[in-house]
Amino acid sequence: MAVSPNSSFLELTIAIPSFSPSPSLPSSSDHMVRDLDINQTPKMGKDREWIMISATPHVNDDDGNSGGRRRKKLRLTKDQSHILEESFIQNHTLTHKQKQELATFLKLSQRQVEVWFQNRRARSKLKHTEMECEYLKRLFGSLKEQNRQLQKEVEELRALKPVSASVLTMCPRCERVTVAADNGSNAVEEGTALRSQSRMTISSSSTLC
DNA sequence: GATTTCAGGCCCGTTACCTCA
DNA sequence: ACTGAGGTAACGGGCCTGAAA
Repeated sequence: MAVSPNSSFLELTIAIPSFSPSPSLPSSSDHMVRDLDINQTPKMGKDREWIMISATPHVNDDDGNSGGRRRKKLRLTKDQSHILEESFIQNHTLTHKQKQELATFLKLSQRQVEVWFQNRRARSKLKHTEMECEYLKRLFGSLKEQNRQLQKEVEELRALKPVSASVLTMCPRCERVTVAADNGSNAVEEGTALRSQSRMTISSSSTLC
């Protein structure tokens, strides 16, 4: 797909079955871009080959609806979508020149190419946000489970020695959970399993053992 | 140099159209 | 045949930025 030798962007070569642009671009792609009568029912093959209804969007003027807003929806062909997608992979934004060349090559208006890229960026961002959301959900789940385990462990420790949780501290040096005993000496409890899962400080007032 | 104006581009939310189950 | 959901092209408005006055 060497559209213009001067453009690094359009030096991109794409091998697409049934798509072979000649150096004199536009005429070679007549098979994929067709202007149809808007009143005809668009034919959609099983492979979802999209058909361009109108390359130049305009207010409908022959259906008695010129006063109202009735868009003519452009349907991109598979090849057009593919090329736009490849361009997007190369660069998420286009320079004016790239946009112009791409528009000419695809027989679309620059505005249409621009809109496609805007929508594509939006879809990309949405997908990213969804992925991030999924990740945070999983993280929340695992933290909840971790919290449950820690609660359980605290309960076990309490059962082992009936002391208030407020006197449990973790030594920052050896990372062992300690119980500040009433007589002043620190008794070290078994907190190894707990610490292996989390470096959580049970009490905010950590002391060295 | 600072301010204002304007054009162009992008993002965002929304609408309208289209297909499919 | 009808309908609702989902995908996406297109629109309009707001914001930002750089250039010109």
